[in-house]
Amino acid sequence: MSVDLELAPKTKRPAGEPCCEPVVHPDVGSVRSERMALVAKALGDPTRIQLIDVLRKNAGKVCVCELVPLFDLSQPTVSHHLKVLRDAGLVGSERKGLWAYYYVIPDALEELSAWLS
Amino acid sequence: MSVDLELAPKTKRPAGEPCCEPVVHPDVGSVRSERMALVAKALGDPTRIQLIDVLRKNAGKVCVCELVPLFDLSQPTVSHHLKVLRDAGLVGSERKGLWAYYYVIPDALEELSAWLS
DNA sequence: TATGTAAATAGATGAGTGTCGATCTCGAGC
DNA sequence: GCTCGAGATCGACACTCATCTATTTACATA
Repeated sequence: MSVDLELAPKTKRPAGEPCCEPVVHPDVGSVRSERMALVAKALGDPTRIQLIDVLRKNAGKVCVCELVPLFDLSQPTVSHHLKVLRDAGLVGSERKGLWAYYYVIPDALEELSAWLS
Repeated sequence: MSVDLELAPKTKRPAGEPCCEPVVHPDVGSVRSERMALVAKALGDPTRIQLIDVLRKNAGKVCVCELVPLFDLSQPTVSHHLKVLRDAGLVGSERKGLWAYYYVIPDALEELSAWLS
């Protein structure tokens, strides 16, 4: 096994100039990017965007029984979407007797909005 | 087949009060919610969040050959993520000889940020 | 023209997602 | 206790997605 004795520059730039300025490295694997991606992924469905919309426009807490008929989806499916939003910290829920009420947690939305700007 | 002659109220509220105030309906199936979801979905991956981060921190256009070694991913995979971002209108690209340069399109990010706030 | 290289595309694969019907949970009222 | 109903969970299914290796495309240089 021979060893490369010569450390000759293998850089063979087609043009004389380099392709670009050295880049600023990202915080690879950072907690922040993971968090932003998680929030964005939770918002990456039209139904969930609309759920957030309704919950925001109705300032208080909204009953699930009012949310379900707004969509052309089964009750379990709406329940699933609400769970995704809750797991991402975008909405909160509260049970009162038979009914469950959901509400937006503005901080989480604000967090992503801030990163985008 | 008999018909329900009596329109007696079937509402059997456990408590006397209704579960909640009538909700404001969402613009169901609106173009806007579709668009917001599409953008959010494109951002719903840590690698793509970091790509946006790098492209933003490097004000100009960044060569793909500089982007690839930043991640612990194969070149085709990084290329795929860039394509997803481009298809969503979040970044643009330009070829110069052998190299391809990508840059952020701020308007698209701003659009989602505005919706969130 | 032949060679080397940057980036995109193709194809495969395992994991994840949206949706449904069916079932379970648990509180309310008889 | 028994029944009813709101909402959550389960299990299944088709579809999408992130990733890889292999290949193709397009350009630059010799």
